[in-house]
Amino acid sequence: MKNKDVEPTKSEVEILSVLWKNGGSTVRFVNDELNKERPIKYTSTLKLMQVMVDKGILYRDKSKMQHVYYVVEEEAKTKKHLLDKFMDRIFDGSVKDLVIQALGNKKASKDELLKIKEILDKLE
Amino acid sequence: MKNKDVEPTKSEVEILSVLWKNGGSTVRFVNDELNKERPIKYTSTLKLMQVMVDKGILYRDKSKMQHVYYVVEEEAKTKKHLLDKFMDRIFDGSVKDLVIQALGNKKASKDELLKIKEILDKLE
DNA sequence: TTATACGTACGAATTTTTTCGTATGTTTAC
DNA sequence: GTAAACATACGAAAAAATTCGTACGTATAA
Repeated sequence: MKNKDVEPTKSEVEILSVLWKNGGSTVRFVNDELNKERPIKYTSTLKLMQVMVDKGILYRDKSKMQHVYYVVEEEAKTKKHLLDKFMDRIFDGSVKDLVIQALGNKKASKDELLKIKEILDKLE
Repeated sequence: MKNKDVEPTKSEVEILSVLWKNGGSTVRFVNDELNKERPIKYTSTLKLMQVMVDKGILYRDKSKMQHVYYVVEEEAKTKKHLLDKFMDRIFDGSVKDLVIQALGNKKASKDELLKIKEILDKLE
């Protein structure tokens, strides 16, 4: 079962996040990471990841006893997709509104601001 | 029942979006708006909005037969909160990563880019 | 060899979210 | 006045998402 273009659920995003940061991982590793945030049983994490394989979000290497899971879609592409959806829903698709809100929200470092400026200049 | 700090569900955000754009509205109006996007029965919208009142997300003026619903929290505050959560989940809390992704995503107009630049300058 | 630890498979219970039917009351147009 | 249209109340079905128990297999250390 492969259903593209379906948005990952919240729990699924949590798992993606672990995989984005650490690359291909075992259920054990992912579960340990999740448990730094909140209690969740090993088999729950396992099940989630298996479901994600079904959905085509992850694939896994079953060659070893401990299966290793990888994200299928490129990280940037998934994030872009999620961001677009979010921007549509909350900011009516307005990049400007989103960015301005983001810049106002938390202090970005000088370095970060510079990087953002660079991008801006390139766009013009 | 008032539970602050709980994130609105997806359906709830849809409704918030209508209220943000149009101000205080009746169920009838909101339902019509939602139906421009997808089919949903009047009583479903009604129920959702009633639940949102319970949760303290909306309040309503019951003085007329057609109740009028308003958002409780200031629009900007809610959006900020949602954006923060989203940024944490997807971009590990990095304003820079979010903004850069956003700028790369869709073309913003020259006008919008200028506005963003203004904000940037003020921040420095 | 055997007990303990650790792995996957997977159905199903639980919880959350969404949707709607039915009851019932009010307004409006004739 | 009365039928049709339209309103809210609210329980509960349906759907979606999350959590977990149990069964069972494999590695490992004593």
